[in-house]
Order: sequence, then structure tokens, then C-alpha cells
Amino acid sequence: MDSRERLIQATSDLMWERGYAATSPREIRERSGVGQGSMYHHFAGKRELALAALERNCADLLPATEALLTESGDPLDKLEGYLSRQHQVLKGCKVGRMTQDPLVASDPTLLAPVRDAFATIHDRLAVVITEAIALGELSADLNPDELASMITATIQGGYVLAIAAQDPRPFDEARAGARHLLRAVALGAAQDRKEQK
Amino acid sequence: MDSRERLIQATSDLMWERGYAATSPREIRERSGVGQGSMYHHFAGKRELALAALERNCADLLPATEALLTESGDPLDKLEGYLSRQHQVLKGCKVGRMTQDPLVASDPTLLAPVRDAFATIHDRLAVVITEAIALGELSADLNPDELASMITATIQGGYVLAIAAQDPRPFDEARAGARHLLRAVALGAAQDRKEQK
DNA sequence: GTCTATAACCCGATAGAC
DNA sequence: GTCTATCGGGTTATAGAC
Repeated sequence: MDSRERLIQATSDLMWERGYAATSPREIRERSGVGQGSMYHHFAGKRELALAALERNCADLLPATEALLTESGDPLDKLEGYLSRQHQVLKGCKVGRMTQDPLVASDPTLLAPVRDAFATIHDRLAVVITEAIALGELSADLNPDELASMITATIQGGYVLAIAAQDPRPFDEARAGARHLLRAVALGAAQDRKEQK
Repeated sequence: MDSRERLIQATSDLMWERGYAATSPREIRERSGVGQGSMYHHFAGKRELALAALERNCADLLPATEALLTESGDPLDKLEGYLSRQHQVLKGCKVGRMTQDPLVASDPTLLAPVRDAFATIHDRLAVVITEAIALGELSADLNPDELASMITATIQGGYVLAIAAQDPRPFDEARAGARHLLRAVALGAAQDRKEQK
């Protein structure tokens, strides 16, 4: 692995662990084993390196999520699958955490990959929810954008609750709550259809 | 207002805006108008002052929330009320943001007021949900702890989505999604009761 | 209790040898 | 491309006059 790659890897890890502002060139140098000068040879500065690391972290998460949501299968099962994946809860979300770093949130360039990642997930979720409504699994009264935002928020907020409690349980509870509500309204919709027959 | 109070006020504001790690004694001094030495007279250091400011920020948010959830009234209306309050969305949550600050999350003393605040809200929500189930407004199949975590997570995650998009809309969408799902299952439960008659 | 002065250290960045 | 040495400035904290 070359120096450039080692720098990005070390920075990606540190940004997940500490965020952008709290990650220093010294830590990057120590963890990557790359000399101080090399960092400034490959990148214009900390911000440029952080941008590459941030794009890496977003790219790490998106493919698996997109695959899960776009594969063929029952829409409601896909939503439940999205709400049941394994996460390193107490480490927080590589992508979502960046929104709480004031230097990232106030820097449109650094925030862009985060914004795009959430926009992509939102769109994929909204498509799956629209499918579920078309199949009659969910009531047409439900709004796909609202439901998609609620599902993503449940996960992102679950991290917050779990870190506050230093216990992954609230994260799992929050997701289970969302799954069970979805099943409950799906059941209701199924009953409605039976009643209409 | 005395120096001690001005220091806490300035630090509370700065921690909401920037978090703990990114708030420096110099900024506190400038915003509070209090000299450098005075800060170390009233507090042992930045951490002690931050703890006082953090407790202040938690105390700022809890009373209104507790009042809303413990007042008399229809349980489902109270849940909707909790999911409909006005927030300065793009500033994020004074309390929740702290979980994403690595220096806070790794410091049990600093994290304690955050943990306690979320635990209190969770308990109050779970009580209201239990009332709603007892009244037959919600199905007894729903788990109060799960639903309480889901509701809190929806709000905390809504902040994340809104900051990522630099637009308060995803926050409102997520909350609306939660409200509409709750209404949908409430309607289902009402129908079930009618069918049982 | 409040102030100014300053210490000791770390930050992000640069210079220049190899 | 990689290294060591170093810069100017900011950080948290302390000393000590008033």
C-alpha cells in the first residue's frame, strides 16, 4: 500500500473515531507511518486529505446499502432488512457524525459527500416505499418521502441514543420500534384490502 | 449578572454552536467579557466549566419537555405534540450533539448529564405510550420502550438529516412520518376494537 | 475577584536536504 | 517521494500584581 493510500486510510479511521476538527496531522502521521512532509506532498493540506477520507467513508457505506435496497424482493422485507443490519453502534456512523462537526457542517465542499450520501439513501428508500404502496403492502395515505426520512432518522438518532447511554440497546429498540410500526400498518392495509373484497 | 454566570452562559452557547472540543477558553473569554484569570478562579479548568455549561444546556431543555408529556390530556395528542414542537433545526440539539464530540463521549462525567436527560425523556415517553395502550389508542402489541426510543431517535436523527441537507425539511418530514405512522396504527387499533364489538 | 503576563505545548504548514 | 527541522500562531494553564 503506497503512502497516499495509507494516509487516506488512517485519516478515514481517525475521522470516524474523532471527527474532522479533532483529527490532527500528527495523529495521521503516527497512525499511517508516513512522514510529515509526505502528507503535504500528496495533499494540499489537512482539509484536502480530510475530503478524500470523507469521500472514502461515504463510498464505504453506500454500495452495500444500495445493493440491499435495489435487489429484487419484497419491498417491506427490504425495509426491514435496512432496519436490521449490523452496525458498530457505539462508534457512531462514519457519515452521519460529520454533520455534528462544526468545521464540516459550515464547509459546503466537505459537507457535499455527506449530503449526497444521505440523498441517495433517501431516494432508494422512497422508491422501495413507493413499491410497497403500489403492491398494497402499505397504505396509499403514507408519504414515501416522510417515511424514508423517518427510517433514516431512526437509525441516525439511534446512534445518538446509544452513545448517550453507552449501550447499543436504544439503537436496537428504536429500529425495532420502526419495524413493528411498519408491520402494524402493513397488517392494517392487508386487512383493509380483505374488507374491500 | 456576575462573572461566573456570564462564563456559564457564554460556554453553553458556544458548546451548542461548536461542541466541547472546538470551544476554546479564548472564545469564552471574548464572548463573556470576563478576563482569562477569572475563569480559572471560578473553575478548575475548561472541563469543569464545560460540565457546568452542559448541565445548564440539559436543564434548559428538560422542563418544557417534561411539562408537555406529563400534563393531563390525550396520550396520542401528547406524543404528536412532542413530535411537532418548534426547533432551531440547523443549529442541532444542545444535548444530542454532545454525543458526537469524542472528548465528551469518552468522558463519563461529561456524558452523565446527557445520558440522564435522554433517560428522563425516554421514561416520560414510555409512560405516555403505556397510557395510550391502556386506553386502547395503540395496540398492546407495541412495546413502549421501543416506541419511545423510535420517537426520540426520529428527532435526533432528523437533526442529522437536516444539517446534511442544510435544509430543515428532512427534520419535518421525519417527524411527520412518525406522526402519520402513529395515527395509522391508532386508527387500526380503533378499527380492531370496533370489530371486536 | 479580576487583571496582565507568560509558560509549555500542540497545531497546521513550509523549507530544503537527500 | 520521503525525510527532518522549523515556523508562526493558537491552545490550556499558571504566576503574581492589584
